[in-house]
Amino acid sequence: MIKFRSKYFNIEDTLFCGQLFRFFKKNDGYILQSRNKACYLYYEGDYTVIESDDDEYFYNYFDLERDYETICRNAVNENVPCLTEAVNNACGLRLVRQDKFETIFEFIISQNNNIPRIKSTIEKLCRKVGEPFNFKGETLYAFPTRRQLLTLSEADYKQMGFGYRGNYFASCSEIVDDDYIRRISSLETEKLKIELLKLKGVGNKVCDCISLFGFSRTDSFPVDTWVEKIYRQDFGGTLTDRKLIADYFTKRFKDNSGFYQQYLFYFKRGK
DNA sequence: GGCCAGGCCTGAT
DNA sequence: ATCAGGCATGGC
Repeated sequence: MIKFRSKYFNIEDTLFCGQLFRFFKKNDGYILQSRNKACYLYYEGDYTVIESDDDEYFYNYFDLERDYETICRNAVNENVPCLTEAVNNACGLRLVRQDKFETIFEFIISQNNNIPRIKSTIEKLCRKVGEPFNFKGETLYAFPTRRQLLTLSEADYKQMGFGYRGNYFASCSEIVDDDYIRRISSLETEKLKIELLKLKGVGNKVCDCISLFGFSRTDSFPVDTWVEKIYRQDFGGTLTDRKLIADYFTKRFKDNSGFYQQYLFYFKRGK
């Protein structure tokens, strides 16, 4: 069990900000899954409690070592009204360190899709071939291993409602294994992205999400439809190419890019 | 019922 | 290098 008190950790903001998809409400808290692990989050008075079978994993997962007070202060010091508002809206949002394998596949599902449907598609996949296990009286299903993904064909994915993304899953599961992950993990961000972009179904935006949420490359600024709106409406931007918009933000915000992006995205999309 | 969603791939210039 | 056009499906 992990128990602490911090203004800079809010369960709802961290879960609902759009970076992760596998969680649900249970009693007064939430069960969250990451690959084949799970934890139960809730408040106890002023304290946040995280119960799991692997404290070390979730301590790292929730990025509890990092000083978010400084990040928030730096964001406010940028003197961008929208960013200040976004930070004040959710200063307890934390960028989690998700499982790399899972993140690659989950964000392939995310493209041109909405969050409720992303969640249900992932859940369907896990129930279909993921390993069941018990946690707090619930039967949960792990995110499939590569071997389990390979038991499914493109047609199987489409039958599960993947749409055209079924093709991407079939292709990527041929390539992405533990060795692949290990190999690209050691690359610097630019080279990492070049590798990820070779995967079918991974374009700039999905690549940036994988880099940020899976590989903790916080000098990434994913630009989707919402962020593009923010760029135009709140930053007065005129570029239309999303790749160039991402370049603009990462040059401006550097290693804080990913944090600021999440505050902004969550604020714009609405709680 | 039409528009949109944490976009990407392909083929034509 | 750039840019339409097409793409599966469900939420709202």
